[in-house]
Amino acid sequence: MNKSVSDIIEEFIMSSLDDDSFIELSRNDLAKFFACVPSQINYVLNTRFTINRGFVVESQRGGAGYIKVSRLKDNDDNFLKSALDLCNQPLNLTDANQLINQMMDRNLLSKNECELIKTTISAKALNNPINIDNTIRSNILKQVIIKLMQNHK
Amino acid sequence: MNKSVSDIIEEFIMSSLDDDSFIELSRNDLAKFFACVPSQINYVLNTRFTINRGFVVESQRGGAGYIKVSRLKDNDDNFLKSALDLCNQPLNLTDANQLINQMMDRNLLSKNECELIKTTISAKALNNPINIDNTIRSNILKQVIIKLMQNHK
DNA sequence: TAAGGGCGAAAGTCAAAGAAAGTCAAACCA
DNA sequence: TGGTTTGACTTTCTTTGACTTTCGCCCTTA
Repeated sequence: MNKSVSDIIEEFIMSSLDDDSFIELSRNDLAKFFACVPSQINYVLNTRFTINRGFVVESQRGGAGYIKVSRLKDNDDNFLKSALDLCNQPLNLTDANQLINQMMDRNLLSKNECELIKTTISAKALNNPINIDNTIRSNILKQVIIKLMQNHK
Repeated sequence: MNKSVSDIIEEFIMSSLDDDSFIELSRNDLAKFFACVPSQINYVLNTRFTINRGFVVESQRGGAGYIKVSRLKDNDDNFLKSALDLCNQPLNLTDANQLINQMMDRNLLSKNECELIKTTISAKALNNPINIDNTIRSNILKQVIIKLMQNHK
C-alpha cells in the first residue's frame, strides 16, 4: 500500500508511544524532519490521535512550546463501562470502528474477532432501507460489550 | 472473439490475482495504462469482480487512495457458497444460529467467535422499531461469510 | 527593582488547492 | 437492445500556506 505522508507521521508517533505512555515533540522539528508544513502535524494529530482512538494531545505555544501526546490507560472495567455508555447513542461507522479497535488494543478482542465484529456493523451489513443504521450499530455493539463484560469476570 | 477494452482490463486484473489473493491498484494509473477513462475501471469492477463471482473490492479516496481487489477462498465443499445463498433471504434467529453453529463445526469460527457473532444477530442487538430484523440478520451474516471467504491462509 | 511593553519563537486555525476514487446518465456499438 | 464507453460532476482525504494566538524573555522606565 502506498502510504501518505500523514500515514508515515502517524506511524512514527505511534512507535514512539510503544515504550512510554506519552511523548513530547516539537511541531516544527517534526515538520522539518518529514519535510512537510507544520500544520500537517496538526492534521495528523486531529485525525489520528483523537480521544476516540484513546489518545490525548496537550500543547503549549510560544518559546519552549511543545506538543505532548499521551496514550490513555485505564482499567478494562472502566473502559467497558464507558464504552457501554457510548452505545446509548447512535454511533456512526467511524466511531464504532474506533471503539472496536480499542477493544482489540486492550486484548478484549483478538485481531480476528475485531475484524468480524467490524464486519457485522459495516455499512454493507446494515444496509437497510430506513436510515436507522447508527441505532442498530450501537445496539449490536452494546450486546457485544455486555458479552465481553461477562467473559471478563 | 473480439475483446472489448473491459475484457482486456478484466484479464489483466485476473492474472494479477493468479499469484496473490489480492492486489492493490491505482484507478488512474490503470486507466492511463489502458488508455481509457477512469470510470471504466469502475465499470469493469462492478460488472466482473462481484461477490457472485467470488471477489470483494475495497477502496479509499483522496491522496494515497487505492483500490483493493480480493479473490474469495473457494472452499472445497462449497459450504460457504451455499451459506451465502441462504443469506439472500431473511433469516430468523433459530436458522441463523444454526448456520453459525455449522460454521463452528467446520472450524471456520472458534467457539468464542461463534458466540460473538450470535450476539450481534440476537434479538436484543437487532431490537428495532420496524420489523425487518430477519433481513438485517441475513445481511450481517452475509458479510461475515464473505469475510470468512476472504481469510486466505 | 518591579511592572509593563515589545519581540520573536512556538503552536493553532481555517479554508483553498490538490489528489485520488465514486456516480450516473448519455452516447455509442455489435 | 443490452453491454460498453465516455465525461461531467461529486465525495473523500491530504497537503499547503496565510494569518492568528500564546508564551517566555529581555529591555525599558518609574
